[in-house]
Formats: sequence, C-alpha cells, structure tokens
Amino acid sequence: MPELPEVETLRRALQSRLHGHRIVKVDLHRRDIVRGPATRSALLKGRRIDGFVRHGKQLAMLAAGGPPSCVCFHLGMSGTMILHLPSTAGTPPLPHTHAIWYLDDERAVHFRDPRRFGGIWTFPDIQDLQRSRWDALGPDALAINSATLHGRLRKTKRALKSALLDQQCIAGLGNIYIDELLFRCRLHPLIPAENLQRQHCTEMVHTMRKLLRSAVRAGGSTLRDHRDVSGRKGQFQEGHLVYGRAGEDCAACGLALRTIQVAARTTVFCNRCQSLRRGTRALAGHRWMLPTY
DNA sequence: CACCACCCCTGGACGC
DNA sequence: TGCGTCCAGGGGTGGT
Repeated sequence: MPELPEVETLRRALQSRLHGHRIVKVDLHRRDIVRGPATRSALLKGRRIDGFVRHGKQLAMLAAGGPPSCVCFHLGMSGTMILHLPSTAGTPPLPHTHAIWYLDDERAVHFRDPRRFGGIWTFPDIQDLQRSRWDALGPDALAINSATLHGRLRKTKRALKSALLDQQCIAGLGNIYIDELLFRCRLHPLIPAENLQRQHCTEMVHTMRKLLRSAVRAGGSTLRDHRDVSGRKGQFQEGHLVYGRAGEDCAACGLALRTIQVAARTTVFCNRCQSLRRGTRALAGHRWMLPTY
C-alpha cells in the first residue's frame, strides 16, 4: 500500500526518466477513475513533462507551458505506475490498467489500480491543485517540524495513531509506517494525542525522518502490490519490526507482538515496550538495541 | 465541531 | 481442484 516512501520512490524515478519528454498519446480505459475534466488535453496529451511533485501520498505530473498543466495521482491501496520500455511497449496492458501515457521515444507509463481506491485528478495548474486539494492536507511527513506536529496533536483527544493516520493532521503516513514509527518511539498507539509532550514530538519527528528516508533508500515496502517503475519490489519490508509480525517476538524485549484495532486499522505493537503511560518516564531512559534502519 | 462506523473494490489466503 | 468466505485498508461520506 503506497505511503510516502513508495510514492517518493516513484516520484524520483519518474522525474529522472521522464523529465523533458513529450506525451504523444493518452489512452483512458476507465473514465470514472478521473475526477475533473477527462479530456486528452487535460491528461496532458501533446505536452512536454516539466516535472513531478509530491505532497504526502499524492503525486502530480506537471507540463511545461500554460494550462491545463497538472495531473494528480493517488495510488490508493493497490495503485502502480509502470514505465514500459520500447521492448515491452507493444505487450497488452495488464488487467485493471486504467490509463496509459505514451512518450515520444516509444516508452509508455501504465497506471494500474485493481482495487480502485486510487484515482486521477486533472487541474488547470499546480496552484489549482494546491488550492483545491493539497491545502487541506497537513504538512508533509518529511517536512514537518516538531513544533508544528506538537501543535496539531495537542488539539485532539483522539488516539495518537488515529491522528497520525489523518492526512489533514500530517500527510504521508499510513498503517505500516505509523506502526513502525510508534514502536521505534516506544509510544502506545492509543495514547491520547493531546497528552504528547513537546519532547515526544521532537523524538517522533527525528525518528520519522530516519525511518522514511531509510524506506525511500530501500525503494519502499512491498507487501503485495507495490512495485517501482521497472516492476521491481521494494526492500524495506525486510526492515519492518512490527508491521506484519503479529505473534512474533518483539525485537527489543522478546514479548509476543500484539494486535489491536485502531481507527479500523490492524495495529501491531509491543505491549511492554510501548507504554500507555509514556511521558511519566524520562525520555532519555533505556534505549533498546534495535536493528539499524 | 469532533469523531467514528461504514463503504467502496479486488485478489489472495484459507477452509472444506 | 475448486469453490465460497473472509480479510486487507485510504479516504470520502454521512451519522451520532
């Protein structure tokens, strides 16, 4: 399920490989996957690609010149964008390929999303995308600072994990990286967000950056669907300490990892390491010996 | 306003 | 082998 590291992996690959190329043709197989004008023009047919920008889990493709110049992608649960080289450009698209962008050098980008939790939004320009979609999101998880995070968390009584899942609070985190983050910070997912102290937020932001950057370097986490533009799997699932490891021994203390439901999401955590009463204890206290990530 | 349950959708895992 | 059932979950919406 694409979260920030998977989308950033995708953005970097598309930026380096597609920048400056012209879109010569666009095939749209499912019109209802597009919100906003679904014309070939709105999907940037005939335009030169000027770059890719990301906010949270959303990715935008920008065209040089005037409007329309902006297509925003959300990959949902199962979305992928695969870059086909000339050698494979003629092969029939896989099932659930909803749109294809053909480039000026015989390559093509296939947008697939079997579960259709994702989508494509067209906008006149990036400012319009920002106004109508991205302004409603919280700061990007790789850009947020601890004062801002603290300010946002202290305003809500919701469980910490619920608040972090809320893209209007902070953009880019999902179920996987939140469980990994909370374990590494030894914070219980059900702590009321308003109870978090400034020092917890400082540690959380520091740990979050390390975690997300490591995941980007590893090409993201592949559980089932995620692939890079070449169809290769990510490697960061090897670095998961809790997600997908319910019942296994905690890497820090050996107790079996537990699952609970938080905001209708399966949540894996260590009931010993991640204290509900965190904050009553010195933050700089015992640091577990954890694998480097 | 804050929060939560529910729903959308498909493929894979699992049981019989 | 094959079929049925359950489950995964981001985010929008409507209800409490």
